[in-house]
Amino acid sequence: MGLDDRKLAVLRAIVEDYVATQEPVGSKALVERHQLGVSPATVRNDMAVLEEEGYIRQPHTSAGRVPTDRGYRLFVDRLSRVKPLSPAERRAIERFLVGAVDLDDVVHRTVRLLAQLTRQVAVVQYPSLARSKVRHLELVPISTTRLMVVMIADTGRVEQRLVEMPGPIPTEDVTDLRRLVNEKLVGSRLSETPPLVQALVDESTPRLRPAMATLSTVLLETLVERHEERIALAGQANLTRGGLLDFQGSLRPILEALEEEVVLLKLIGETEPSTTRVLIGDENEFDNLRAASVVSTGYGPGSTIVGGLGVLGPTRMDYPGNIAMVRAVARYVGELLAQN
Amino acid sequence: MGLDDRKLAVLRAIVEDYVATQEPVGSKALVERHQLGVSPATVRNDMAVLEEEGYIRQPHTSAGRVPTDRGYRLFVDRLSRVKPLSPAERRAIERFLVGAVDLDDVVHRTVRLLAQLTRQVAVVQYPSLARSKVRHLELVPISTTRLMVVMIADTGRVEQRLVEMPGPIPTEDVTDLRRLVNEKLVGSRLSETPPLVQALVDESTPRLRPAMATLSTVLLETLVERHEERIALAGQANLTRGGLLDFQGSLRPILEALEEEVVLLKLIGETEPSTTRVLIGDENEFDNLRAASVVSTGYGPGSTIVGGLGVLGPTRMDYPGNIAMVRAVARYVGELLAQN
DNA sequence: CCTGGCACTCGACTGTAGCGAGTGCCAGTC
DNA sequence: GACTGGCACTCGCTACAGTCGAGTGCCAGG
Repeated sequence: MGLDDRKLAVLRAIVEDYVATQEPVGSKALVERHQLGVSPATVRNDMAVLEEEGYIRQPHTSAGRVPTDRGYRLFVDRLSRVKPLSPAERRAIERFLVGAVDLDDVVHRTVRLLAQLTRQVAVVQYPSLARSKVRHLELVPISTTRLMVVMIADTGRVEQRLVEMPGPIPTEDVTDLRRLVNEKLVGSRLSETPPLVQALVDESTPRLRPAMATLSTVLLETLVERHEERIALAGQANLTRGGLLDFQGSLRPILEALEEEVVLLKLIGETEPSTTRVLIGDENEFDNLRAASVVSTGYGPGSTIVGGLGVLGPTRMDYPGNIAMVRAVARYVGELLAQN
Repeated sequence: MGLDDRKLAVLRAIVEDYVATQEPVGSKALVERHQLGVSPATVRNDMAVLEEEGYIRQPHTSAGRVPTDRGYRLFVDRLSRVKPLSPAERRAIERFLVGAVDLDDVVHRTVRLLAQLTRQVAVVQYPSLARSKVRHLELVPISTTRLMVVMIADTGRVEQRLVEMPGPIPTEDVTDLRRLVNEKLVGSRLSETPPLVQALVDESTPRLRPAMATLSTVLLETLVERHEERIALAGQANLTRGGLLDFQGSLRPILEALEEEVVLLKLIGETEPSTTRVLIGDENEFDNLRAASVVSTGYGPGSTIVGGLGVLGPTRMDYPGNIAMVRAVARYVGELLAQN
């Protein structure tokens, strides 16, 4: 598989042209639009090799060539430089963060910004509770037997849940419970709490124990197991860009996938330390998303990562541009979080 | 405009057939499928009248008839009975509410349920803060100059916001502030708070005044003006049902409209006391949604209304069925809220 | 007022033909 | 040995003509 420099240049040119025009690209058009310094016939020979190796394919016998997932992969890995942002884009990113007022606000602005910049579907995961530390736990009596538990995490996330207590709880007990849980849990990572919570129950006075037991169950259940992750989405209308050519005519499977939190989390949540991840076409594990690509990365204050964000679009997308934007946005969001 | 009973029956039959088959319906097919007791020719005459009056139209000269928005309107207002729910649907609604654990949970389950039952896009507005009463306000110190304000409303809604105070605040001050705002505001409707909040500032001791002023600004700003409304959405994949026939081939405008909270709020939020509202085609004010219909209603504990919910789909939708489901779901959600 | 009959319209479908972009291959050239 | 120009070939796309049939409007008669 001798892919010499010119063949790679041809592949790059094919990807770039196809992404730009959305039309299969032929040998003649290629030599006209790129300075390859050879004739169409030569390019055709190169194309034949590229096709044999599975990097491009012909939709029909008499049509031009289109990159395969494998071709995009090679392009992303070896043939493209991350595109520097334009001043306008840079400005847009800077502007979006002024006036962000709390975490919800930051996340919503971020996801809209990302959708607008990349013209793709944008996905932002809220800072993961598992990676957050408890900053404060508040217990608010709602009725004699009901407490509202509010947890504030150091990442700014706030989760609440109603707890039905085994019996009526006097105000002093609430105060005691509040003090105890805060003493024990504040500052610890959510993922490390289970033993701590257990200890809380064990160490409680007999009077508080039943209440503490219920409370601890709910804490573990809600804050560790359930909602846990939360996700914001924007730019779904961008899926209709490019007519019905992308996504082989049906948005259905894509829209379905986007409604599943679990799917989105898998796509953008499982990010290894600070690399930008690119999933092309069927590289991702969901059948519904075989016609889509995902560019994602982690973000967080400083160098830690508390969540993921990214964009989803047709495999025929501007990878260098999108990678640049996803990274830039992640970095800015990280800085913003670090300020709090 | 003499629309005798038979003409109305013909219109009803056209709507029903068209909704079911998605194809223009002709006079012959009509008499075959419905017991109208007259010949196709007669039906044709009736159709001519209906068309003249603007209730139906012909897509092409040689095609059958299709209801117009006006036709659907007449159908909804005078020709249809609300369809009783099937046992399966009833069961689905009942099942969805078991195990709902807090407001977020209720809203999410509701919107998914509604999307699944109606096979349309479902929209649920969180209980409006303007119609909620303050149950508790919590102030949590985040740093020496920062407070997290958490407001819990009687509808279960919890809103929070970070406040940057004018200067460092000692713990005692936080305690005082907390006591003051709670004394003054708990139990009052959010929409009525502005004067109360102002009074709080005026009555503060000089020591607390600057802090209270900042706090009040934020309270008004965040809880009354901004986020205020919140919305959940589900079932967007249902838009692709029925191919590209509905929505004249492009989902674009619809998807765009669905990304605008303001639009959704206008559609389902402005509900008059407990009637079910049906907006057909261009009856709604948004150009993007001229090809869509919306069925919505208010919900709330008992007979009060705290928010709206509804579904959005093609004008060619099963109005009687959707109206029934929207109502049923709203009633169940109301009961659920009343229990808390 | 309803009905059967009839002429008419027009979209959907089919088949044919020509065009042109694009290819693969081959023989010739540097 | 690598590149190139030339050439025959493929095949999707478009235009056009013809047919079919669902559906209509109208009219005369019951």
